[in-house]
Amino acid sequence: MKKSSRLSLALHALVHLEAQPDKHLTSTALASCLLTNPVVVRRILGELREARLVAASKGPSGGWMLARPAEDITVREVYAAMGESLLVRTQSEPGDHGCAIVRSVDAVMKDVLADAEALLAERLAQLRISDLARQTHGARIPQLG
Amino acid sequence: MKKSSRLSLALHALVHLEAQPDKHLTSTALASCLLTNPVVVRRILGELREARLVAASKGPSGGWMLARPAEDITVREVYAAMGESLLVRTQSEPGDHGCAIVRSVDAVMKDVLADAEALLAERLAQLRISDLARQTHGARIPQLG
DNA sequence: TTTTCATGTAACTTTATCTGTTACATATAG
DNA sequence: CTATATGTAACAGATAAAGTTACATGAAAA
Repeated sequence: MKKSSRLSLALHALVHLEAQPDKHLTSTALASCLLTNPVVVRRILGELREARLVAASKGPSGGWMLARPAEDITVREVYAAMGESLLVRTQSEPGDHGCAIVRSVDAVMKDVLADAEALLAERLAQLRISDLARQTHGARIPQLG
Repeated sequence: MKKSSRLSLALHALVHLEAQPDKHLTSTALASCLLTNPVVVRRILGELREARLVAASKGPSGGWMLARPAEDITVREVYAAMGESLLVRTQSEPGDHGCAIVRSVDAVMKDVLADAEALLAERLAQLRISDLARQTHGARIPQLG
């Protein structure tokens, strides 16, 4: 894991959950699929849980499940739930704003990036977890131990 | 300075250069405008110099100038010159690609982000340094010492 | 030609952010 | 009760960006 691949991890986890709709998958099991740590899985799926995209249950035979059918979960929702921007923030520090040029550059770029993000969101709204899962068909989906 | 605000710094510097078309501005003078370090200015403007957007001259009365009129420099060119992506890379590590799900998620997201980036670039091509400068009119442009 | 002042870079330090890890509280099925 | 899962806090390590220092190089100006 290197870059900010949180969104990628989240999508990956969701597709794994989709692949086994009736099972609860534990953070540990998912972590071994995602080649990361159970705590990292909990952190990421925790955000998705707050957005009601997945549900967690504790105790023996507990774990994670999709809270809704994969057809009803768009990548846009996942993206929003992560509270992450796919667009780099170009804003300067608050302290720099004494300069009028900084303010106008920031303002213009903020507008442009807001537009771009809206377009991107629109595009992501067309993509569903089930689409990602379908994309994997033909390729083998590794079963969990 | 905190975030990856290199593009913001570059645009800010270019607008300062536009504001004083006949003067050479030194890295030190620009650094005090941008509230950063002369070396950082040289690093950033150095990339713009390679893209022929600005020119540098050494020695006394040397410094930086726009290589072309501000009307002929688009933000897209600046963006390209910085070799920076405004879009976050969602790709996983090469090692993770043993899993078919990772590969398909990455592939789909790569396509979506490439489309989004193309749209963004198109939009940035409409924006010129002179537009950013005009945006600052009415607000005072601080003169350099 | 010599001095002065600017860029051009390399190398290192500092800082911010993200991930990995450990530890433990909490809850729940059996 | 006990085993096993999530939920979090707290801290360590890795990475990348920015800040800093130092100095070589080159060009204008005296």
